Amino acid sequence: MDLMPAPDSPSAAPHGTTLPAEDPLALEAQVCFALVVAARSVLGIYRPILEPMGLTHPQYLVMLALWQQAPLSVKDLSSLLQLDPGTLSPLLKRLESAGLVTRERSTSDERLLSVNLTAKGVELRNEAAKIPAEVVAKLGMPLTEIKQVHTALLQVIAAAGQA
Amino acid sequence: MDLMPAPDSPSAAPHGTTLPAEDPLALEAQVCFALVVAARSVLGIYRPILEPMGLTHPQYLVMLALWQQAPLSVKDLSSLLQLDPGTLSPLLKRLESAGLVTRERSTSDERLLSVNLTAKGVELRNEAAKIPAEVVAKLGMPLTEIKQVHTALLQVIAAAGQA
DNA sequence: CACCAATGATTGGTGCACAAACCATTGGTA
DNA sequence: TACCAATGGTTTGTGCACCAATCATTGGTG
Repeated sequence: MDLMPAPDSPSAAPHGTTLPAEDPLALEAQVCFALVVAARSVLGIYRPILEPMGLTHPQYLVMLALWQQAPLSVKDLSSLLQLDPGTLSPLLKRLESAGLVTRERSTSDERLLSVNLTAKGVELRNEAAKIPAEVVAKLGMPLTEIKQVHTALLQVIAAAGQA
Repeated sequence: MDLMPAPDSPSAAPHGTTLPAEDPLALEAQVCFALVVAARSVLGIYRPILEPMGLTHPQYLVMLALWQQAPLSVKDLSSLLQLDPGTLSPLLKRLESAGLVTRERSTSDERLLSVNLTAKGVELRNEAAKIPAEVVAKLGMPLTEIKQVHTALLQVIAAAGQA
């Protein structure tokens, strides 16, 4: 038996859908909770797809950035991916030891680290090409809705960027 | 100077808005990227608000769950928050040493851990009451749009739950 | 009653994520 | 030219997040 009355009866909610959300501190009322859970859920879809390629999702994002444009400095990647340099530093070392990227100081400015793709790294793009469609298929949501979510999220990012 | 041509000219994009997204591997085309960045951005809004209360966002979510209903077992929290028990276990110990919750085995079933609020934990709810409004204000997005994002995210969660 | 598969939680390992401290290089400027 | 603030990365420390392995308790079943 369970420890508590019943997880699905906050007080007198009519049904599964959260209509009134009278309590601002109710878990179902938290947009950020939905945001975090959605992110984790979708990452969970990527995981088994990326794992055979030897990539985590953050690493995949770095590769996407480099496939679009290389070389890039840590600072470039940091601003493109909105990630802390302190996060990228070890991540890039792992990509290097996986043989996907090279890390060398820029000759013109020794402060900059020039991150570039290896042949193997370039090659991997062919395999990655099928990922987006695979994820969309697994998610099983109509493309129009996905697009809507995307633009909505961009608004959230823009709004949060102001604050 | 920079290492690369220019971060803002993938090839011939008209302007800031991403219209065609011809390349499925383009960073701007990745919904999951937007999802992850949005989540991180909004968490960044919560951080300075929660920090003076001594809470991280995951800890805040656990408190929200307990304020709605207590006691809860680790399993209950795990299913409510969609979090691994292995993640919750040390998190709950930190909440315990912060004096906000108690952790004791259930008397009826020694396998279950009964997580309950302390007086201090109950008390904290008063302070937390102002958080949602504060976050919404900082985000500066109209409430209707926020609601829309919320329902859209619930759809994503539901879709990802199938897969 | 004695075993045993299932359940619930903890532990250990890897990899983000962020903040703060630190370090090297650079490009002014006194 | 000799200093010095700014810039770009790395390191360290804390806290998720997930997985796999482990362990104790429980509730059947032979």
